[in-house]
Amino acid sequence: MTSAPPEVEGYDKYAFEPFALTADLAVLTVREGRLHVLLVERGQEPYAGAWALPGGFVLPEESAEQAARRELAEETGLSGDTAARLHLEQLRTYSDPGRDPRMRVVSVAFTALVPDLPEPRGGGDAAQARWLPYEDVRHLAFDHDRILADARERVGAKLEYSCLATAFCPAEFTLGELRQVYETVWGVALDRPNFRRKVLATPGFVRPVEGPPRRTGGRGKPAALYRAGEATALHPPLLRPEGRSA
Amino acid sequence: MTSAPPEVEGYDKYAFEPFALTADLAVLTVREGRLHVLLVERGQEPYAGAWALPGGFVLPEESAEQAARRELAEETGLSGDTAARLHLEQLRTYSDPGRDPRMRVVSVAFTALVPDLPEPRGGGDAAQARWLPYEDVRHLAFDHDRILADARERVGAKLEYSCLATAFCPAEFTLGELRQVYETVWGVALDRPNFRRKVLATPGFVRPVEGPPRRTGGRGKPAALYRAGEATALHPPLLRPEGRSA
DNA sequence: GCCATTTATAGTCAAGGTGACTCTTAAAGG
DNA sequence: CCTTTAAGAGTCACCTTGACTATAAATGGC
Repeated sequence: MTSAPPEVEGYDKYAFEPFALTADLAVLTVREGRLHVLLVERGQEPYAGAWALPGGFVLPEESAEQAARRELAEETGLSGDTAARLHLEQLRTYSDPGRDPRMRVVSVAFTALVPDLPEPRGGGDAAQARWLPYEDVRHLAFDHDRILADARERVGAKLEYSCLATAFCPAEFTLGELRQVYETVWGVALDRPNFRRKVLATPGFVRPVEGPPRRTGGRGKPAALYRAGEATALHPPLLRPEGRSA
Repeated sequence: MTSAPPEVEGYDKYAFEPFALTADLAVLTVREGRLHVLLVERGQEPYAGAWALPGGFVLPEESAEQAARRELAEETGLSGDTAARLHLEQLRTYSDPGRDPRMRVVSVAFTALVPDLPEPRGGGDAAQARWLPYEDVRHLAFDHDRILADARERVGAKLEYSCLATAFCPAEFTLGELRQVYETVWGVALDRPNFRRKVLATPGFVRPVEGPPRRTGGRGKPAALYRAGEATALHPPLLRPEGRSA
């Protein structure tokens, strides 16, 4: 129906049980071949002492995405400029009544993919912030377990048909590092030569770095360096071996 | 940051400028080879007289999805049971400050794909409801132009890697009707034999109807009837000819 | 210093999917 | 009765893909 409830129709904004809006973030990274999530320890009730996704209330003059960027910068110690440029994607909105015991809180969840960053300083308040391995994460506050699971599934699916994987890598990376992103998120081993062939055959996925400055330091033969290309979509997609999609 | 604004921290829910939450629906169908959208004419300010997506306020004890189903049933005259079973997908949340001149309204948008339904009766109030061709729709109320464009893009992308196209078809349909869904949404012509081969080669996409009851009434040779299968994902995907993805 | 190990990169080959196309069948319409 | 329209069967060349082999260039252990 198009009509507003009587309270709103009459513009009495305050007579109605109010909603609060939060922005929560599933910030993912790949560290030592494992998927990690940025979590904060709650300093106050409800769920004091529990781990939770970083996030907070959307202020009256902000959009949910602006709030997410602001919270992300505050939590991770990223410069506001870095946070402003970050790839941030709206995941889903969680609106079940009762998901927050205090009042009706609706959360717009975002996903961010970042390269391996230094350990975050805790946020402004008492809460500490840490990277934790995805597999070890359990019993987050509120419905954040569900949000995190949704984020992981979405990211896994997006790797198939977008160039998003480069967001997990630093500015310059090797194809081996890029491949490890896929292997970590999907939890499968990929054939090295085939992966290479596929990535290089997709125009705009990666761009070779000028001159042959190669990265050494690992075990084997030094690898050529690449930067993320200008493409965002992957046609045709890079499908998971026995994959499923959402 | 994890701490709530002071007003909420102290549990004074009413001291804060309140948010209102709405659920809006982009209900799409294919009619006479064209994509159509279900729209309502607004009966009251703001945007009185303008066309808008159906939708309305989320009630205190509802989730956004429950509100969307309720609104859909009210608007289209569908039975509540039909609406409850309908494929409803959360699209995105729109939270820009100022998107509603009355107050801070955050909208959770949903997409619904339905078969060609009878013309809807108007909703409970004075507003009329109608199917309008997607191409003719312009200048919707609020930011609904943007929501509708996002919905179309999402649906186009989802047809590639999901079995969603059957949602546009009645319970029993021909492969020609299914193909027309793709052609209409993507705006391209598909090769008939190739489309047929691809759909039938995907396990669980469609199931033939028992016995050879064939549909006549159109021009050419009668076609076999199918029902939607149990599969939801399409592996490998059915890619648009020169497609792009989101 | 030598060798096993590890990783990058080049290349091969067969199977399967895809796009373009042809042909036949079965209805409707004038 | 003949044209038109669409369903459905089938063909064929090309390209992608997965599986696999081979070589190059680094590290680490001995």
